[in-house]
Amino acid sequence: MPDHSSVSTLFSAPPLGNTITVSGWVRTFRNDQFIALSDGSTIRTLQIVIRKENFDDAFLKRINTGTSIRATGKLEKSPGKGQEIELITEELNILGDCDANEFPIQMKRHSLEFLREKAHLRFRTNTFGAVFRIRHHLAFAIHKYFNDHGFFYLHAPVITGSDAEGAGEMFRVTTLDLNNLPKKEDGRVDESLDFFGKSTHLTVSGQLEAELAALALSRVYTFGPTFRAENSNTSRHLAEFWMIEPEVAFNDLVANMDLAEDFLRYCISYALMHCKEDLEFLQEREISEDKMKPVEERQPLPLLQRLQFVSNNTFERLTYSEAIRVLLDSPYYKKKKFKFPVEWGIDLQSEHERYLVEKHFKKPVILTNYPAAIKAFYMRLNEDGKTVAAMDILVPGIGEIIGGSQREERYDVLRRKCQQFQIDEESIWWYLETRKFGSCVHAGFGLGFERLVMFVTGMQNIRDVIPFPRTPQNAAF
RNA sequence: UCCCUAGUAGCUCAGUCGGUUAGAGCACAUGACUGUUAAUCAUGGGGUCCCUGGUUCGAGCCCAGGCUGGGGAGCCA
Repeated sequence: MPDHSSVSTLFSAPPLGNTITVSGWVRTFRNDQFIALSDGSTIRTLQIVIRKENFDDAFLKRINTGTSIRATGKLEKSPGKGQEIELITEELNILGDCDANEFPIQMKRHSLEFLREKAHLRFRTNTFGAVFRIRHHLAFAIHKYFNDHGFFYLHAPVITGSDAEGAGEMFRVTTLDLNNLPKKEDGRVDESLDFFGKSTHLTVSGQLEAELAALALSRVYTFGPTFRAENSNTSRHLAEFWMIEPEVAFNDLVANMDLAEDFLRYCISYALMHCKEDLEFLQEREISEDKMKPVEERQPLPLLQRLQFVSNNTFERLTYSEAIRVLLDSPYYKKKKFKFPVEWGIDLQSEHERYLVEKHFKKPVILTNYPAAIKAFYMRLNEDGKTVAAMDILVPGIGEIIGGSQREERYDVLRRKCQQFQIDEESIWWYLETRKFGSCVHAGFGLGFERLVMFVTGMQNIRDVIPFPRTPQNAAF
């Protein structure tokens, strides 16, 4: 058991009059008398009151922003205005000095770009403390939701031998000496000498493996790291991110949408219930940031209201074909405000998705039944022969947060799709076999965890919702 | 990868038409004050104006190339 109390427990049930010990880091030291102490357990700081005559000047000078200290004393009701309780110090120890001339985190507003370069220290700010506490609660909510709904947590492999997943460029995994590669007679690298005896990569999706398990355990989900070697330089992409992929036997597209919507709304209401103080802080932060932006770039609703709106309202559902019709009928289209053309068969551009979500429906939208040609080979072909049973969930500010589909369970149709997409059947023989032996209707989707954290925290850059972001040309820390 | 944009003190930023010694707030140091809320007040130290080259009597400012950050697009989650 720790020999000190966490700040969050002191606030939730203050043991007034008791002698307690707290440990943490100094946020500010005011008036040579008041320390605002943070231990990260909550966004709140505990006020530590010291009598300066009990300490010499040299000791007091060591109490700076960032210094780690331990204090023991009586917890009392505070006579001052800004806080309800405070600790009247009887004993104060400095655990770790912090040179104020060198410590880059100050008790003032820093830019997120600056803090990104100090990722090892940015946890010590209010903003990142709040973001990472919320990130934890969302991860926990995801496991809780699936556990409560009869799902089994499946650990899909991180190293994969299949290269047919078609979800983007992959990172190669090898133990071969890159400066001295073994070559075959034809001059190509002899992969049979590599660790696994074949070429291997980091996973870009656990979906195919999740399908295999779902066709026995019925309801499974994965939640793990995912890697894409795309040269994507945007505020919404990472080379390493975390993805949640539920897969459910006997679910069709409608059941899949019902699950995805219920799940998303649950996660958001869980955050509202368990992260209120952190969300309120981020909301205030967003409001003050918005004041410096032009009106049209500001958030239409404060953060908490946005989240409440999503958790309380059903999502708009419409087919791809209906969405094209909405776009063609829109004043934006008629005024030629779209840069890209709109016609049936195109892949919707960001500007089209944003129009539907932010201008037209003003709520999360589920688009279904996309043209087969612009979606993955494993999505179930509809009766019309032109579209597949796909669904994308789009949310304001982020765009696509979930992509999923009913899977093609018909052996012959799936083999035909493999041919059309030029996928070597041999490389996914195990996937095809599940369609041969007791195949059934099933469906699933993928949720980008960081995009969910972005939506809930209101953070605008995905690099600020993962502790140490990996992006092209950057794997610092 | 493409388009746009920015880089001035530890941080956030101002710097007029190309002109003498480059400024402010915060932070830091010294002192005053002592129930403060990013404490306050006074004084002080602190600069490779991103780099390289060019134009000019003279460049933080203009031009060319590069580096780094940010925004947007594509790819997607």
